[in-house]
Amino acid sequence: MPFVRVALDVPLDRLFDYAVEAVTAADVGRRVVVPFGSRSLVGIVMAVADAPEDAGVAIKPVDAILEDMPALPADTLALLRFCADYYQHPIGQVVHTALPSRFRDIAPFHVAEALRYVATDAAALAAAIPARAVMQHRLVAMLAVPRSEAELRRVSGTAWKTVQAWMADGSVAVTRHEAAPIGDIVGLTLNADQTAAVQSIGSGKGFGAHLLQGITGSGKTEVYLQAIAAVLAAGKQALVLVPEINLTPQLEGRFRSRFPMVELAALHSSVADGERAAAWVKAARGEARIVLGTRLAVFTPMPALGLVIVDEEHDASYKQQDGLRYSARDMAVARAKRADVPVVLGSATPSLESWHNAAQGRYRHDYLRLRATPGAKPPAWRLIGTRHAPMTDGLHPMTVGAIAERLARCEQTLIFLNRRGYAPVMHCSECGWLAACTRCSARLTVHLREGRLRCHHCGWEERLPPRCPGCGNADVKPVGQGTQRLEDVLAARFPHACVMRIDRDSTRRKGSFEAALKAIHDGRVDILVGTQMLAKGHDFPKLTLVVVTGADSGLYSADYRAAERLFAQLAQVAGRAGRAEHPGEVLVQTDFPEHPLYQALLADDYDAFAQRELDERQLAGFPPILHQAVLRAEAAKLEEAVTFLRKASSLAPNVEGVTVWDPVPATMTRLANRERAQVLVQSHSRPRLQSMLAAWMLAMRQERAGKIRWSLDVDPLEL
DNA sequence: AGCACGCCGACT
DNA sequence: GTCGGCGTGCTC
Repeated sequence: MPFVRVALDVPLDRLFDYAVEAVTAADVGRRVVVPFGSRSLVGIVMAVADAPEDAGVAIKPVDAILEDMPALPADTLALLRFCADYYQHPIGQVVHTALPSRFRDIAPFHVAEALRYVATDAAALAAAIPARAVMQHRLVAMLAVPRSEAELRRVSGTAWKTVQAWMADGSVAVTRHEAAPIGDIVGLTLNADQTAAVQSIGSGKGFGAHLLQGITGSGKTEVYLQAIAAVLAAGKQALVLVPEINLTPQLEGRFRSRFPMVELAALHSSVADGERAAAWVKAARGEARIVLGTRLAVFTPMPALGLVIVDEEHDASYKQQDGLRYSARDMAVARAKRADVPVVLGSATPSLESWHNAAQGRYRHDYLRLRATPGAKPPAWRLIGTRHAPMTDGLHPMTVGAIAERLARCEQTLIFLNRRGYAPVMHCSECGWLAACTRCSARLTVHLREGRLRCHHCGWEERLPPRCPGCGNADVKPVGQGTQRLEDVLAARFPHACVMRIDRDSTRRKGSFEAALKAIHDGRVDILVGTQMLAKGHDFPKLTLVVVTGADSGLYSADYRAAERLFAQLAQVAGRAGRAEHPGEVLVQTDFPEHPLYQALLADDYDAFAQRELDERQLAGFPPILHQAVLRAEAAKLEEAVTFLRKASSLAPNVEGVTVWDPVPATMTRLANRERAQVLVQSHSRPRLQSMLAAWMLAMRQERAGKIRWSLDVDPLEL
């Protein structure tokens, strides 16, 4: 009797063998229902075998092999295996995270196959129709190539009935899905940089990684669209990854209108479960020719994959921060390599990892230095030194003046402050008391309007104390500035202006963000105060001034990636200022106007900044010069976590060239009443690090952790 | 991760 | 006498 090796959603890094009556290689990648202990689980067949792996265990039979969805193809299974090995995560859990959640449900799932209709002899059919039957002639013209039912129905109300009649007499035949011709694609005219980029991507025979570096307005999307058009014309599929922001529907719209004849599968968070599963199935069957989605879409089976695109590749949302801590960007590159197709990583401010890869010649560096719209000017940056300046309520007189100018011209201003709430600290000047969260190692943020103190890390809330809980002094004051306070300050300063605040607090209600965007578009808002929510994507035609304040904390942060993130954020928010007809201006209020980061922004020179950062990381020994992994542990008391990590470290194999550091408390030691510590492992050699981690995790899984929760993070974004 | 099995405290 | 607390161990 044959056996199947099944991946199950359990935290055990192995497969489970089951007996089955009859099985073929075609069942690999299929869903199966199997008994597991006392329960019944859905698993994925990873392999078929003649004998069980372990002769010593009693093998149970499979309950059912489900044939409701396309089996996961071999290349997808191989990618998942690679992912499991790379991130040291149990294979069963990797397989199950990669599937649309709908497939974890035992209930069968069915997606009708896309049927196409085509005339057996279009000329003969046309000849048989009276000349005055205009609709019928139009229908026959369409039927020269295979068409979907939906397309045909669009011709007229009776079109479908006509087609059915023709099918009955054999004039029209039904076929299974076939790659339909993509039709005439009219793209925009490309400038020299864009043309070079499209050619560079297209000329790549087989795998090639391209770092497409171009500022906002340089026309990256148009490069994507034309590279995709070439891939579609060759009958292949394109995979497009986007960050997890609510901008995806806009981009989706642009793709759909450019390729109206092509089926596009959208796989992002605003797509419901069932729809998501259906999109997945269509991609796996090759019916959907473009897959556009967030992180998880990188695992979508695509039999005719021809191109992979990762938009805004530097975006942190590509790295999953719990469970399987994978980087979709890195998996995209790995996938493209395995499929032997080009991959494009696009960004105005590439991650230092990708930039370094390009500098080393592993990626091809394609620059878009020209503006896609002729005549459009980049925003003008101005640094405003605040150190000895006569500031009022956190605003420099020049800033106030610049805002007043915009108000006089009926233009909009955006004030960017990446700190929500009224003030970040509540302080007693008498005894020095600070409002702290009892569950986290963090200060409580003042939310004055609601009269509450809130922890932005764990969600804890309490009433704003009328007097100091330490000494009873009534003079407790909010210190520092958040978006709420800035909103108040501006409203007082410009009483006739409409000031609107946009952050997670002001847009909590469903649809309120969209409503706010509309108000801005309609010109009903003069001054916008907002966090990074406003930094991405949205175009506001009347916005000509961006003011940045409170950004200095990113300059001298303990987190070595803070500067990289700050640069990206500021470059992004600056992109909101100005359109073709109104050149934009960006004012940065800073104590350190001479800082190289600001100077690089001013000079529009990301490469200078990246090179400098890279040199620093070389000196300090940080990624991407070397590679890291972090073992994190959390327990009720810090000491328990540290003790556990000490024991874990003792299990770590001694591998030449791999350093295991001592356990240290995490940056946020206490979070939601749990105390956390970590062990950093690093090496200049990725293979050595990999083999060390594999041996280490094998040893770790023999031990039992007790009440300690632990996880391994390979290529961590934050320490 | 579930879930069962197992061995000690306050209840109808 | 038993309901149930969660420690320990197993899952093809």
